[in-house]
Amino acid sequence: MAKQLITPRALNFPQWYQDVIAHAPDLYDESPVTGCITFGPLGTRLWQSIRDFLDPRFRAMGVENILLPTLIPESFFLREKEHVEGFAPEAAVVTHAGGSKLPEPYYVRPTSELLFVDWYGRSGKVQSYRDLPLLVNQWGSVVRWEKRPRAFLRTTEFYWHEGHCLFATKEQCRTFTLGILDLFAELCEEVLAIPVIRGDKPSHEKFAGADNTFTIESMMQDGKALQMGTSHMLSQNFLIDADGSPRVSFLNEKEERTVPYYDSWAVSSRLIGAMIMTHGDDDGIVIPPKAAAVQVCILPIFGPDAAENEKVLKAVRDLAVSISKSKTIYAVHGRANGFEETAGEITVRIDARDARLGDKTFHQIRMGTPIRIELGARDLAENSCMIKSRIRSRDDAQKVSLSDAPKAVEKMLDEDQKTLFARALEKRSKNIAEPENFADLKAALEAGQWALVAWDGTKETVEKLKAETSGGTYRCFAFDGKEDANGMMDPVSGKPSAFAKRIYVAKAY
RNA sequence: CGGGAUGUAGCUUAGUUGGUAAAGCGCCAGGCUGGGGGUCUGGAGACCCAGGGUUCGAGUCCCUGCAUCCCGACCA
Repeated sequence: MAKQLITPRALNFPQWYQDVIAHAPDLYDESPVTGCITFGPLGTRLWQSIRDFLDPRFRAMGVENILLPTLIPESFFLREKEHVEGFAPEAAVVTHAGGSKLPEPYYVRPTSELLFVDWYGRSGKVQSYRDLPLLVNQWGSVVRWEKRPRAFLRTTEFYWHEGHCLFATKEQCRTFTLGILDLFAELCEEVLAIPVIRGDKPSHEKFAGADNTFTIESMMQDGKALQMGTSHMLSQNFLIDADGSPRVSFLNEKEERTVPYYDSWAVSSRLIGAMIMTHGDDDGIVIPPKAAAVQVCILPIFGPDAAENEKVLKAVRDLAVSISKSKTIYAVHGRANGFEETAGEITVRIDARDARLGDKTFHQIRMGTPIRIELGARDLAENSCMIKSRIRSRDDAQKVSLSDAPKAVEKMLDEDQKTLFARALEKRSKNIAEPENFADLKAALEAGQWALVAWDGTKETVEKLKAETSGGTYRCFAFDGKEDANGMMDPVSGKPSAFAKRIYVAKAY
């Protein structure tokens, strides 16, 4: 019985990640396009969970969704020097269409600032201070020809949303941009169970064209950092032509022609990779209950007696209905048939396939389903079922009466969500060093830790750090960081700190 | 884009000094089978990444390309 094994995390983390995603049924497949993956039913639902959390909250903040073209005229792109330098090297360009060469090439959007700005200027959307703020967002995908793709973490085409908003004042812009970052943090911490550090990106790590980039950063299980989301203060960049004339402007209360302030913000399907790298174990992926597409999978145990099996299946369906609080059960015909599902407050799936329990169990483990419930004829005779958690030892199985099951499930989901967050937080807090010299800093990064250090703010130091620690980078100044760096020495250069706060250093994805 | 590795059935792999391919898992049919991937019997399934070349003959040797993975550079 040659089992398909997953390389243990401790042995080789990148290989573990590869194995885990490869063995997760329905998660993804490779595609015929370089660097692109196909999101399977599971991967797609995970992205959908993220959308389902964010979209209504965007709306509650007053943001409207719009949809812009996938293609951007090259001339648009060339207007912004800093922007084009940042994105042109990784842009895909369409030169032919309709059977002939295009008079002007189109860039496949790597990000849509230029189209948003064009849109703002059309039909007199922004003429008065009364027209502001203008809050819009787009759900879609973008293409960036990255040199080194990794499934979910950095794919050539990836799914995201991009919010692009205009404000009358810089202060309003800043407040909103930070508010969005808080929403992203809430998504990560409350739904994905991933603790984040909110902060400012150092200037050399900013978005190409931003005045400030705010970030949320997380620590993966191997100690590497991953940027989970960003919001940018673009200020008046993109809104003023090279010749100084505004592309978008309005009359303020004092009848002065004024250029608004602009921000943009995004999280992407990379978060799926983040979730896997944060919570996965050596058995496969682990999905936090609130992010899971299916919280509970019920596994009927069938025996040789067909009539008995019918009774079991009926009990299983009743249980699914009572747990999910939704009466509709429908068959799922995706990659494999034989599944039924009910969607309510809790999504419950039934694995009614004619397969052995062990197979079904393993299937759910590899999919990271938070809870499994086993129910066979013997349980039915006792009016009970067995409830098992993906993240608890198998000895922790709970035998619960069918009527108590919905409550027990709810409790377990809630506890497991908290446990996953607590584990990740503990991992992070144990692994942030505060080295005072370069040797200790190197040792910390080598050991898979982050370091909180003073920084002299120079480019030379950035390069030295990177070169001598095989890839250490300056991640961010945490918003809640103490202002204790004045007078401290930069451990890399030995020069005094240029900032009031220390900065996080880590190797990153 | 540089360095390294790999590319044989759906998956993981075996293919000896070149002679048109093997196994386990999975899949299908049927038994026995209840709690982390059980077991027995029978069966379907690959022209060996692509394109050239050497050869009477290539999965096996040579060249080129492509893809994937690892390391690095790049990366909102």
